[in-house]
Amino acid sequence: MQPASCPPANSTELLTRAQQLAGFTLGELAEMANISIPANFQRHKGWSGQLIELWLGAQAGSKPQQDFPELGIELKTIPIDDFGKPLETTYVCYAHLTGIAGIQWQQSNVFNKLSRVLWLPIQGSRDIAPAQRQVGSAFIWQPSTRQNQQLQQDWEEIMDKIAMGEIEHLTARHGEVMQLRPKAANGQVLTTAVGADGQQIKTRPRGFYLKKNFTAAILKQAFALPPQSP
DNA sequence: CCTTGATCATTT
DNA sequence: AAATGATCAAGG
Repeated sequence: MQPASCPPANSTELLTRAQQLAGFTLGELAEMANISIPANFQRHKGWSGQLIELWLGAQAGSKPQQDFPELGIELKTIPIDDFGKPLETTYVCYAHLTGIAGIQWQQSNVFNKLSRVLWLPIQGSRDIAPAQRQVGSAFIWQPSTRQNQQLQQDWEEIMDKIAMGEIEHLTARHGEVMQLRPKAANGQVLTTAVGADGQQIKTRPRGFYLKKNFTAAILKQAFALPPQSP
């Protein structure tokens, strides 16, 4: 068993590849891929995601698009506890803070990224060493009508405040299922945004994140037992 | 600096 | 304990 050498041809192949990783530990997958394993993630926060990208044949990179553009599918690993509940929020994409007037939800990066997602749960409790963390069962998700509405509502509220020059009043407390939070290498990084009087200001870069309540519902739905036949 | 991969660490 | 705000690494 070894990492994929090319991108999957279709979504079925992608899902099959992902599901074949179930039950392996990150340490086993790293060893088979000839990659060194960090003792912790303090300085390797994106390690799991990049390891899985390698295994699934994602054309690695930091391009602002889906991981599998031909399939229209985004890959997200998600750390879960012993009860299958998410341990962290889920990063969606970078948030542009200027030139956003007139952008519609259906044309947004968030909508595009979340239109189809391959979720891969991975044990994430800090008392389990990275090498020992087990990969769970992957599944492909598309937002339901209601989930799309929840996302759209949060997105529109947040984007409206950004456009109105209220970025400095926007906190992670805004949004029911999705929030805006800092996203940068450190607090010294600054980008341009719109100020209260429409002038240009400098502020910390931000990104969109899915809150745990939202991803917990996705996981619950995916792993709910189907109705039993009598 | 922008954007990806996220988790860490401090505050509530 | 949970949530918010801050941070680490790498490619472009």
